[in-house]
Amino acid sequence: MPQQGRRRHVSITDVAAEAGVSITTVSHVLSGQRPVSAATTAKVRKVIAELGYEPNQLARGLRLQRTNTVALVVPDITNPFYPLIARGLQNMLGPAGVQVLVTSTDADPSVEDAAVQQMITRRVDGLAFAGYQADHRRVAAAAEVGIPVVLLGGLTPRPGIDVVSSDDVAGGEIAAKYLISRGYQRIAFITGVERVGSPANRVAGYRKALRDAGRPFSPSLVVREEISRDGGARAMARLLALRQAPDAVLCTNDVVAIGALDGAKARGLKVPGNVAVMGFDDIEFASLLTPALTTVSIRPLEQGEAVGRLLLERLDGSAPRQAQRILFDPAVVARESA
Amino acid sequence: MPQQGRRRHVSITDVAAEAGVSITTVSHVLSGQRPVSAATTAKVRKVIAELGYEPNQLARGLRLQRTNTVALVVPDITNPFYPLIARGLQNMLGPAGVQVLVTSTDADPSVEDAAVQQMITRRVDGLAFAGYQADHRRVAAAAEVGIPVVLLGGLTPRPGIDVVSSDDVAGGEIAAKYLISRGYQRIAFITGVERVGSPANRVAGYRKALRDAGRPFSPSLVVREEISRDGGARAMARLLALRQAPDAVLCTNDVVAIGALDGAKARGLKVPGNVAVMGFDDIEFASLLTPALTTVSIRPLEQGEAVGRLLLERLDGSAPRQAQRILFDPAVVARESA
DNA sequence: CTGTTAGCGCATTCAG
DNA sequence: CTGAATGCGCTAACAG
Repeated sequence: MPQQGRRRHVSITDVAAEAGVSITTVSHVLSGQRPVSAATTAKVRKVIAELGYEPNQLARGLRLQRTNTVALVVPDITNPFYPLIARGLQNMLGPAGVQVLVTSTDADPSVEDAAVQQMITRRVDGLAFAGYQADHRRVAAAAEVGIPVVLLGGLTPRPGIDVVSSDDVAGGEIAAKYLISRGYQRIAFITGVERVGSPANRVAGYRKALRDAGRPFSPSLVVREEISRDGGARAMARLLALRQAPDAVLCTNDVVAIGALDGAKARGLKVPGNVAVMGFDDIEFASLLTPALTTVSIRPLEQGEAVGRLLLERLDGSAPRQAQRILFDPAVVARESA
Repeated sequence: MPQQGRRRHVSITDVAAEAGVSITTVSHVLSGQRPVSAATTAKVRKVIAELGYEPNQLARGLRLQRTNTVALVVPDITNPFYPLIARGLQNMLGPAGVQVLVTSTDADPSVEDAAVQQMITRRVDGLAFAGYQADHRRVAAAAEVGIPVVLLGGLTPRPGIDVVSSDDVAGGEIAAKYLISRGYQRIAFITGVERVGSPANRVAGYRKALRDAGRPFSPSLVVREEISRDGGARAMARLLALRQAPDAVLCTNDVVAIGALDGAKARGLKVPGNVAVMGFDDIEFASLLTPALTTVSIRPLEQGEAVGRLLLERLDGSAPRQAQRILFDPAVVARESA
């Protein structure tokens, strides 16, 4: 009967004692690091099975200086973009036996700091960091202490640190060009408060497209808000209250775009009839909205896999000493909202 | 300049040496477990800061027999239901300094087994397990070895194991009752292949509602498919091919319902005009679909928090020895699709 | 108020 | 082919 279960974990010592061999031998039948006679191997295996021995990865990690664990630090795991990253990561790392420690930070710099610090103390073998903050002393600290770091989303690249991202400047550019080609005249941009990372790069691309098209850039049309559904709604409200309201709104991601849709609906406006709305990310549900969201696809699963690959290379030392930078080409996905 | 960073982690020994005290003293200025003079405290703190010392949680865990880590094993982190669970878990556990190891299993029993086994070897302090498999010997193994386990989603309760779930029988019942009250005659149910857990319980509730209403139960109307968007589409196709097709379809979760919507659309059918569709979970995007999805809300964030609370209680020993079972009342969220 | 020592569980020299 | 001994970094008796 399933007992209270205070049965202690069995250790390698228990196995050795029961099998009448040394712990060294037990260790070696497990690792195959050196030959062990067939007879002892059999006996040891038998005892292991009987006792239900599970090697303690903590002890192993302490000894080997390797935890087979990587950290994934993201703003919000609830944003559908990040579970895909997590999945991609796991796809690459799982087969290698490495597990993923996930933390949401709400993009709060102090929380981000604390999370990264936690991960350092846990001696993770690698760190995938997605954040919006400009100054990541703590991330740098992780890198300095020898933990391979890969930055997700175009944070200002730091020397020696790998980056995986969509090409956000290009993304902002093709998105704006698409809207221009559709005949929209006053194109606004809802972005985050920080002036770095993907959001900033997308704005940069947007400005470039305007410039190339000979359009004026109006600072009042880029509004900075919290990157969330609510933030998108608030930003949209602000834009619609402008004397010269925009006829199209680019949003820094799909979740924000959904908020913008909320905002337009709250004012009784039709999308794209009265205002067009366009997002970034192409989360799975973008196609299911009404109107179906026009957006920019950035292949999150593949990004997650790329992060995993990079981390793996750093772990087994097969990576070039130089930092790598993997950029994914964005593509406009034209649907109904713009 | 940010170096190659092979700088070794500094250990408590380094700090002690540099500060000219014993490691015991360093340990105690950190833990406050015993008084240390103001002078030494100051000196030690200074050295800690200078050297950038970060206590090694691995060593600490080995010594303390506690990792401050819990595992979250779910079918698919990409299903929006689970990130909310993860978030709720973190909400409760983060402040206590415990981190969450997340794994997706695709509901594959062998993957589930491997994941749980991994978690045991990592000596996680707790395990939150959401799966559909009937037989979880491995989960039982975790419990037996003293790891507090909480089952998510009404898997057959096991003696001594906590459960957090929505009340799925009640959920299935109110959903079916709702459809009956709306006048639907032939109500189908798309569920998973396994005959256990939330999906099975929801079907049970559905059958109860039919029985209470004096309706016949038709086995051909419950179709078993993979629980995914594609599975939902396939199941819907099968239902629509029936000689007597249903006029309403209950789906075991919203993702499946979205697939069912896909399936209806593929046949050129209108929802709810030709077939009504109803889901479970009330994922955030349910309200944004067209038609907006009628579904059953089960409060995932709160469930995640409940799991965290339960785990925390087990960790600090404040929990009753008896297993707890927390059921969340489901509620129909009437929208457009049914 | 502080230091010495043992041991958590394991991999790995070094010695047979 | 096998063992004994060491140490990864830390906490907690035990002993001043």
